[in-house]
Amino acid sequence: MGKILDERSERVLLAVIKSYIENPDPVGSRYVTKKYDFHYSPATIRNIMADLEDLGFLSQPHTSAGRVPTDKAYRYYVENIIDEKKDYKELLETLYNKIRSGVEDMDTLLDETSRTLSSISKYLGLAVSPGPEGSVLRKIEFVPYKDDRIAVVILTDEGVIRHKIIKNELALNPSELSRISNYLNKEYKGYTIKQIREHLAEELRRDKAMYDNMINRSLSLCREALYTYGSHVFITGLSQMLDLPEFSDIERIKRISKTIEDKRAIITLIDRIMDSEGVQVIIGTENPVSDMKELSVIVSTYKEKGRPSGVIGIIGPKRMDYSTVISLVDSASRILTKLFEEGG
Amino acid sequence: MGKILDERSERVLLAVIKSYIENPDPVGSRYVTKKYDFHYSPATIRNIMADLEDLGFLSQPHTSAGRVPTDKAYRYYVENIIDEKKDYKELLETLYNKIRSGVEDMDTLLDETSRTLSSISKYLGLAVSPGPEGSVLRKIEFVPYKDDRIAVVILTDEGVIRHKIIKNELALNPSELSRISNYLNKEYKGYTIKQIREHLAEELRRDKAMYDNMINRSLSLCREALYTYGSHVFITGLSQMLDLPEFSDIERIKRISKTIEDKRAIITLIDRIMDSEGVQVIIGTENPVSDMKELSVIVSTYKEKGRPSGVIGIIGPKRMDYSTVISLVDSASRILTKLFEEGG
DNA sequence: ATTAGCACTCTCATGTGAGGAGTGCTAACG
DNA sequence: CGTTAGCACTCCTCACATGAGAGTGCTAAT
Repeated sequence: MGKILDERSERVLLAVIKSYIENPDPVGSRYVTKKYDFHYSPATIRNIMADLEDLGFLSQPHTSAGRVPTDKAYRYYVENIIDEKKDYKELLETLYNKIRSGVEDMDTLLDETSRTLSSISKYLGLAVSPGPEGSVLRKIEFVPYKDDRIAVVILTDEGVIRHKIIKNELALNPSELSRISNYLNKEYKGYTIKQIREHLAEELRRDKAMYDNMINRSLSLCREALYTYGSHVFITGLSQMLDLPEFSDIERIKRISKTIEDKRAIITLIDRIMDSEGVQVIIGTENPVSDMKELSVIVSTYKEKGRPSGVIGIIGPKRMDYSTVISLVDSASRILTKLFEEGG
Repeated sequence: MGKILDERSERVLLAVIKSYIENPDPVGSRYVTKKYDFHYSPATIRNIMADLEDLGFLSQPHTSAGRVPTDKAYRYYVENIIDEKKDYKELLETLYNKIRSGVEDMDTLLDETSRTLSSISKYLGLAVSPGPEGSVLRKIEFVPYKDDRIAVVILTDEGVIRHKIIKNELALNPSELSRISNYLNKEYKGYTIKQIREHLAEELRRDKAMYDNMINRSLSLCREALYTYGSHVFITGLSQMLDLPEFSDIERIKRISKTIEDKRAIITLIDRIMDSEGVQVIIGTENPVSDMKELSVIVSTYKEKGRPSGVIGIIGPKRMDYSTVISLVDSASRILTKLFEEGG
């Protein structure tokens, strides 16, 4: 959407949006003139607002109420008006130190990040760990557990640790397991989980004949180990966000808590985003997830070795402080990316 | 609280409670006579209800409304009236199969259990993994990770797997790490995490002098590895529970979502419970956690080797179907316990 | 001891009307 | 011609009143 509004209309639109973000009441013409110091009369502003309504930027809850920004208005705002980049020095420090000192694994770190984002923004913090495409295997270990069980531990370059218990159906003994570990590490280190899965599928199809040799055992064990590997989703801060006045509607709260519980919807949403660079803004009805059409989502990928691996972001009401939130998410993703550069 | 009510009063109390559980409207005398087929007139019932109110079992929202059961009434109900034990065959099967086939680790299993409890009861499902006192070390492994990092993997008899990344400050090489793993496994297998922690603290205090021998390295590494070991709490099903009419109050919803987010409060609550046998019922104000005073909590410990290790349960409104929920929680905890018996 | 009768209380839904905020339109103004 | 004052109009909100209904407590009769 280009910058199709003239200077004056844009200023009015901006005033309405800012006012509405500050306080979710429909904005009247008189209020705009006073609060934002226009040298026009309310009548003039009314004309402009009527035009903006015709263009689809504003709407009225009812005839004699003020105006409210539409999704289109927020979109315009985000694309054409926002400029100021706030810098989150303290955030940077907090997160940065947390990790450098604590030496946590990826999931803990992401949970922490989500909480930080939430507590600063007062909205929902979101963090998604790298999925199979974004996770590069560093090490896989098979540890004998109970009699017929094996614990598999998977370590990735990104710092994700995953574990799983699988059955020891072939009754492999510890030294065999250790040999398998070695073999797989040598063979697959440096490949993404997805690549490995695909390669495994192919190998296993080809070598079906020689069922019980060591390589084949390794491969099928590995396949089972990687089978459930997927993104983890961290969403935090619901109780805090409920303090906002727009969440005095119970049906809305229900929809939101449903959204939070349905991690799969989030993951499919995130998958669409992984291709694009930088901070992404999804406003209201732009969101394919139906229960999120009254929310806005600000996300950004964080990178490992220049390749986007996971996503962090903020979920809040459409009426959110976009400029702050956008730079917040941007800062946070840069911090994570930077951490990987030096920590890797 | 003994059975201090006469037969007739008890029947009336039961009627009020049942009616209120079905439908959260104050219960009137006329309604009781009709619905529950008493051969007394409303006036008589009124007298009885007035007595019950004097005794603290019922209360009136306002003068000319019907009566509502108090916490004391629910308590009496739970202790003296409930008898029917429902059997959750299907639940048993579902959970049972899930585990036997899937071979999951404890945390996954508990999350699953919590979800199952929630989806059957329509309330919140709760599950808490064994804490340091209830977890018996089966195996601890140190896996070299990145240059200066070690991944620690802890396996317990209960099926809990935990991992953690720690710094390799002493620059131990792989074979040293493996020696340390072996040493610790030999030394500490079969002890609870708590016991090990205590023993470590003592050992390290005593051997402070000989700082850099192998044993001491092992011990301090181990201490760091076990430092963060704690219970995990799984609470699920909020959006579902919000459908109940009593949660049309937003302040209440906020309190509940705060409760869910504050895992520590839950853990301290659970700690108090671990000592007791069987299903425990905490009704409303009996709960020390202030944000849970309008809820009831039904919990039971599950056991491993006859020793209670963790807790599962259901959190719901005080007006809950106690008899169903109690037997549900009871069944579930038996299933888990049974699984450990054979699976261990 | 139980019950019918009755006055009383309180809530809740409904309706009404004043007040207010904001609009759109028109006509006048610079 | 853009801008503005004026004004009628719309619609929401809130306070208040009102009546129906549900349920009570009390008393007197059974």
